[in-house]
Amino acid sequence: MSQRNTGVTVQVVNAHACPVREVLDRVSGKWSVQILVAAAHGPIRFTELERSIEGISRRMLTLTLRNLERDGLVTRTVHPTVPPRVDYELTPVARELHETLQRLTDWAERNRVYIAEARASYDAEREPEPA
Amino acid sequence: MSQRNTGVTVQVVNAHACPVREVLDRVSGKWSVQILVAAAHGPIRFTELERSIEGISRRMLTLTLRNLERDGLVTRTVHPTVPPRVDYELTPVARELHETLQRLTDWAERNRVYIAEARASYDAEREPEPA
DNA sequence: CCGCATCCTAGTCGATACTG
DNA sequence: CAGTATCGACTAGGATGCGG
Repeated sequence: MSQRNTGVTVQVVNAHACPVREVLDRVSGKWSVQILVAAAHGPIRFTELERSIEGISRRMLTLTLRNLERDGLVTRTVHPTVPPRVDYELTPVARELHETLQRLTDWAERNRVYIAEARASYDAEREPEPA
Repeated sequence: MSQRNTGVTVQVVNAHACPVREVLDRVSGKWSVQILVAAAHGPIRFTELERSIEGISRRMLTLTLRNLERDGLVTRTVHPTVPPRVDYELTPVARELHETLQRLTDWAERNRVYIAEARASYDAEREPEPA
């Protein structure tokens, strides 16, 4: 696993509608993944999400939920009661996604120390005198 | 798989240094993943990367490569020849990441139609008259 | 060939205040 | 409770030009 590329037959990864970009667009955004994680254990209310995800604003929670709903990753159920109650729940497709995201998280856990050290040594070499 | 959250014991997913965010910060950015994919088959030169990834600017290629290098995901090898030649290669840690990213891509492929349809019907319900 | 510096725009996100 | 509306800060990223 280290054979050289020829330099002539380098494959174009972004041909027209790259699936890599598609998935990232779905998952990108500061809060999408955390919402998916928080909702993974069953239906959850708006305010519960707001409390679960530290630092999120009402605005961003709403916006991100709308996008996830639009992509068919969460369902929104309004209960016509007073006070109002809205439940959000992952769709089966989103549950699949959550599984693979779990693997990504595992990777992060396994290698967080390695990465932190890599950063530290990289920075150390370039900025010996900070002040 | 659908038991209700209690509303009292909702777990906080963003405790202090959420690993979810850590991995996303590493992978986010418009070009990181595509670079990792393009470099997955072995050492690759700067210009080869530039040609492989359609639409990327010199600036972003350089910046993103620097960040990946900083995080210990790619190595940068300068050959002191003329004209200069610089090879980039994935580290073992990045190869692991690439495998899990592959699963994400697979998910995107499997569900791209579902998502496209979800979007279409969502938009159709909210904007019956575009003009 | 490889890369950095500069300028500038467009999108993203947070704070705040107001509604059904 | 569950949003919406408005503003303003910040930043990622594109364009361009120079340099080793």
